[in-house]
Formats: sequence, structure tokens, C-alpha cells
Amino acid sequence: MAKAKNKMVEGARQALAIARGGKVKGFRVHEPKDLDVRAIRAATKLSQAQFASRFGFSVRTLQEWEQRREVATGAARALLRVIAHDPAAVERALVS
Amino acid sequence: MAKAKNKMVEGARQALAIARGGKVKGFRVHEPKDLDVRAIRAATKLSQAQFASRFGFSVRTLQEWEQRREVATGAARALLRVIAHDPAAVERALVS
DNA sequence: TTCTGTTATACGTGAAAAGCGTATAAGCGG
DNA sequence: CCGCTTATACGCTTTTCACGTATAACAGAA
Repeated sequence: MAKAKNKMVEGARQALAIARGGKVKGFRVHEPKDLDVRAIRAATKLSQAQFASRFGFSVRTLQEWEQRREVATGAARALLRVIAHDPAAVERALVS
Repeated sequence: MAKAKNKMVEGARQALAIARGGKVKGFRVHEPKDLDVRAIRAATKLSQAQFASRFGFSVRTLQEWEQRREVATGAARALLRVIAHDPAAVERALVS
């Protein structure tokens, strides 16, 4: 039950974070936490190893994300969304 | 939102065209570790708070990077490079 | 001028989580 | 059988980030 409690606390903490971020003036980017990393990679038809090395992280980390054992950090989620939305832009930036 | 997902998958599918049309398989992206995060942010003319919330991380983390107290992870570095190279593309991906 | 309310930036502390190397193993097409 | 892809365990290193405090630079009010 210590576990359940931690979960609740964590949930509350996140809600707080969202509430805070939501009121930043101007534009706050809405970030869905339920990113389907596997689907994004699948669309690229790259293997885990290829996808990982191409975009700058380890295979191990990618697996953690795909298998939902760990959640990608904010920046990583943002990157994944850009890859999903416009992979060409990412390729261009990283190749140059 | 199944729609949103399809959109992302569709977008990612473009990677294919590039991956195949361009170089051969498995080219690796080189990543300079000495990223000048402050300069990248300066180019966007955003405050630390704005920059951080817009791209998905905390102000504190951004400061760690700018002051070189900590190094951004691979995915974060990749994101920063994309922001430096084509910030509009990132905005587009995150706003949708 | 002086007080006062932003706004931007710096940083100590510490818990939680992510990042990731290495090793091992199973499934599969060739 | 071999090589490639993916899954998983173990475990150590590093980052992330909340919370709090502190310091300037400014702008407008008193």
C-alpha cells in the first residue's frame, strides 16, 4: 500500500504540474503523455537499433519507452512528436 | 484521437521516403556534444520560462544545460538541434 | 527619490526517475 | 546453423525537477 500511496501522490504531483504549466502566458504546448513510440518507429520502418542511433539515444532506452517500462522525458517526448509529425525536418537538422 | 494517432503515423511514414530515397541504410547521425543551448534559445528570443514550457522541460533543467552543470541526454540534444535548425517545424509538431 | 511589484536568472538540496552498458535468450527468415 | 531483431534482467550513473532562496533590472506609484 505504500506503493498505492506513492502512485496517488505522483498523480497529484502531475496534476499540479499540469495546472501550473497550463497558465503560462502565451502558448503552452499541449503534450500527451501517452505517446505510442512503437507506432512512430514502425511508421519509419526502422529497426530499434537504426531508429535509436539515428535520433540520438540508445537501443535500451528506446526499448524502455516502447515497452512502457519508463517514460521519456519532456524533451524526448517533444522530439518523438516532431519525428512523428515531420521526420524530414529532424533528419535535416541532424545531418547538417 | 485515433485520428491524431493516424496523423502522426502518416507523418512518420515520410521518413521512409527520405531513408530510402536518400542515402543507403543505417547512416548514423553525428552529434556534437558541445551544444550552446543559450545561443539556441537566444535565437528564439524567448525567456527561459517561455522556451522551457514551449518545448517540454522545466526551467531548472534548461538552466542546467545553459550553465553546463549537466548535459542534456541524447534525445534532448537532438531536439535542441532541430530547434536551432528549424524551430518552426518543432512548433508545428507540438501545437497540433 | 523611494517603495514596490514584476520579470529574468542563478543555484543548493535531495528524492525520484530516466539513461544506458552488458549479458542473455527466444523467434525467425535465409 | 547464422545473423538480425526484439525482450528482459541486473545494476550503476546521471539527469530531471520540485521547492525554496537570492539577486538584479525595470516600471510605475507614492
